[in-house]
Amino acid sequence: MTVRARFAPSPTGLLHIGSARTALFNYLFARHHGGEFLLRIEDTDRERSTEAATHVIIEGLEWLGITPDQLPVFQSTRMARHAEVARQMLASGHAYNCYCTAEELRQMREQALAEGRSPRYDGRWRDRDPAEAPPGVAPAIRLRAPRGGETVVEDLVQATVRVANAELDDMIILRSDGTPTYNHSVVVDDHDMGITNVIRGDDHLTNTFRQVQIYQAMGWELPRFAHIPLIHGADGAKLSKRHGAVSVLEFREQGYLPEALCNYLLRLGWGHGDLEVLDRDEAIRLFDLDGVGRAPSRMDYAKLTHLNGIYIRQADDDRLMREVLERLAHRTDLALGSKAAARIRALMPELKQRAKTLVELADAAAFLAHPLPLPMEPKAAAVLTPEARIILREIAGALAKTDFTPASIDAALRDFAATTGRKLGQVAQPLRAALTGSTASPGIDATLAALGKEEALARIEAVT
RNA sequence: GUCCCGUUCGUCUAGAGGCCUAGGACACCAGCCUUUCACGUUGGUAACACGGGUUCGAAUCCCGUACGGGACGCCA
Repeated sequence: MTVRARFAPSPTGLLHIGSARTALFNYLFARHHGGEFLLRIEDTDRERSTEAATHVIIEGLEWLGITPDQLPVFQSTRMARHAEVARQMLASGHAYNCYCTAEELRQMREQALAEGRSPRYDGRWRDRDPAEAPPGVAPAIRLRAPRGGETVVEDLVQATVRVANAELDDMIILRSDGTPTYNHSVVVDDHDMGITNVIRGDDHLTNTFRQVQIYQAMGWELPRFAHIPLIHGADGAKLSKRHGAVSVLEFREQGYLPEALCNYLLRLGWGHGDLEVLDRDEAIRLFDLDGVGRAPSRMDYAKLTHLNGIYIRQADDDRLMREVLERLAHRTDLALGSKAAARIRALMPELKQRAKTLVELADAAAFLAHPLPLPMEPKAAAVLTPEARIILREIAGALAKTDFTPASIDAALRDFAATTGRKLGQVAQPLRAALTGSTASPGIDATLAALGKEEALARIEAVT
């Protein structure tokens, strides 16, 4: 049978990093098995669902390169079907009408908790004569769940998980206003969409027992389930804002490359020997559920950042150029003309060796676009001693005679250092300060060459 | 409270009874490279939660304990 997996987020705000990993695993699983990957937006809660949130999800997935094979299914469009199935279950005796009020249920829960019991519906309408129904009260439809025995889930990650049916109550599948509940619509949709593998967060594991009961009541074939552990923050608690970025689009803003984020997310909770860095094709080739761990893992921003550095170094210069220009565009202190752009482009092969995020890359490139006078970092200003300025004037003369290729610059600098009896560092650091306003930059010959003779000499002139 | 799940270096993981004096990666520390900063490279610190079994032999199997997480809505 052809594999069909799906990612089914509810559009209630942002695309969480944990959800993104769930989506990635579903995508990789489907691709690995030559199957299909679908997207279903679970927007049945009209109070919380917004169109903007749906866009955030789609945009986030697109950025990560996790693209569904079909147009997304909106769960809200399928509510009539969900109700239809609920009524079928009513007709077949697998469900019944419950006339309890919200207040009645609240009391039931409180009393159970007070008595140290599990807060469950007591089944008071399960076998009651519908003729006793209070007038004017619209009933909710409840699943007539099996009372004895147990429900078993053969989970591809968690192995066999079982629970006594006595632990489960008769859950509502259709609300009194005729709308379906989550567990019900998920089952109906997964069945109707022909989903073969349900891969989702661990937090759904206990829902699965109830969902299995619906499959059984309808006589539908069960999909294979796989519950992957959640991602936690560095302190082991549920990942939230206070741990740092959690929204996928936030990572984009902070200068992470989608392939780095995917690589990191893949290795979080999944392993394949000693492999750390693997691209999309390799991930598809190697990914399977048996490599997924069972314990929750903690988000480690340092490791993500390290991976990001690797991907930035590998990235295409023109692509990085676009990213940097975009990030520098809002800076009013820069003069981002074609000359500046050309300088950045020229130095990009050097710059990208040193940046771990696109934000760092843009910052490191900014000096190339800065009009004179250059702002000086305190450390750089300290380098420009009176003696250093004298050296700079002499070097400027030597440099002016070269054709300004990195090789000729390097030769001129070395020659100057040798003939004046100085170390290269004594020559390079004042130059770096004058040229960049900083004490850290790419190699001085490449920096000079990228700046061009005219600009470079002007910058030296400006400080001497 | 009840039910379900989990537990290998600080973190992510390798490990399917002997290959483990437990391997890799990030982070950290020290050295090398070097015109700065990175990169790279060499080395180092650092873990099988605890207690019982089973076995000739257990990180690996079983049972408890502790700790952690998840779920218990007419939310999804």
